[in-house]
Amino acid sequence: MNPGHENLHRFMNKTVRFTEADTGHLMALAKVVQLKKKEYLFREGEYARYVGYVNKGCLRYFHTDPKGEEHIIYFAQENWWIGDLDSFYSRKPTPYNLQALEPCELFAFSVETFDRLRSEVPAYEEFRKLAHARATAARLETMLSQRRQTAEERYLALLKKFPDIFQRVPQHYIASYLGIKPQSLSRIRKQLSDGSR
Amino acid sequence: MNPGHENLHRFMNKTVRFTEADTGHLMALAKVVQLKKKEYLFREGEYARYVGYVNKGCLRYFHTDPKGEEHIIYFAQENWWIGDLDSFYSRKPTPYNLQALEPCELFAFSVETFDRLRSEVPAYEEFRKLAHARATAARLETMLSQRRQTAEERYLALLKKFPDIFQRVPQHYIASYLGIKPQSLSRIRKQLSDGSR
DNA sequence: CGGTCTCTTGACGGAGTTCAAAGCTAGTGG
DNA sequence: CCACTAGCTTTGAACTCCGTCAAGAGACCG
Repeated sequence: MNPGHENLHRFMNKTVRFTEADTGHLMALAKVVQLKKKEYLFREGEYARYVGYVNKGCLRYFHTDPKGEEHIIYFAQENWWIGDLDSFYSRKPTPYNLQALEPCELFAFSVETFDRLRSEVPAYEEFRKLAHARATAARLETMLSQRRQTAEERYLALLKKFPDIFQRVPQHYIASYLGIKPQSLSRIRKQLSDGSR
Repeated sequence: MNPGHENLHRFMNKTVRFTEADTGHLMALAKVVQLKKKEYLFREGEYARYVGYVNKGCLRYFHTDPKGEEHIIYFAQENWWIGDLDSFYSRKPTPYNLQALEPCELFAFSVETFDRLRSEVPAYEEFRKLAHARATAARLETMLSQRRQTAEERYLALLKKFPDIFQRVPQHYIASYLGIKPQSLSRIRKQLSDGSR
């Protein structure tokens, strides 16, 4: 297997029993997509025609509100599954944007290939079920952390969980992800560095 | 069909093509659960053994944070599906509580019956896929509304979307759902009634 | 090298919290 | 059926966190 396939295989195997043949099937149906920096897999108003696995690179998933403010929901890195399932399955326009922050390589799947996978690779259906449940749980967890933690606590938690994000992503995007303004993040960082000195 | 079955049938048919026989299958596997006011379907730390459809009554789904504060994530009413899928499928303890606010009647399903449904009622698998996608989208929507709207805007939106909730649920629970303290909700209400007079 | 995008810093303001107390309501048991 | 209590709601005052407006410094790219 080439390195990309191997990553995917290892990743799938963490959740369900997945044979190399299963991974072969999956990759046979995948469309390999290269995104340049700042390119979009989809933008709000479009149909999210693909769901994808991130083999290389880093992206942001975000929404633009009526006042024109961007809200970053998550950063996707290697070994993440990305997309808007609601738009994908229901074939309705997505309100979200998925943009590359670096050159990216994705393995993309259309609804049609997804449905073929269901019959051809039963383990995949099982994976999907578990992955969806986990995704919903993760989204809930994020929502709750916004309620009960201060911005500083959320910043420190992010620093702990994804330390590499800070090397890959400009600071004002981090602020947007944390749900605060860039100025506030700057102040929080200053206060933390003052305090530790 | 009895009235409960008919509600369920109508509800399923809104999302996917669902025959009366399908509904029959579903109900044959359901366990009818009655909850008294203040009783729990599950509490944090337990395994969420059931997923359920609310036939009658009203419940709250909430989390208790390390500081002992309760955060209500949603109120479930008639025709809602409820449960913690992550705990349910992955058989790990749930961090959430599901409590009846009134006497309730649920149609409950265990993981085992769920897996039987998959082979016996293909339309159900399709429903589940779509329902999960919508649930995730709804959770995201809630999270974003917390970021970009003030508490007053969220209050007014709730009033518009679920006017009956205010008759069924004490005000401090509404506050918890909105992500604010009861005092703040009281003040918001006062200001709105002063302004409109 | 110039322009745009990003980060920092300061002063002020507003939304919501905290602490505290008092009034109200509904459920319970005698 | 009334009295009592526990829980719910309201109100006030002080405070905190973060947003807004504004300006300047630094970094990156063509």
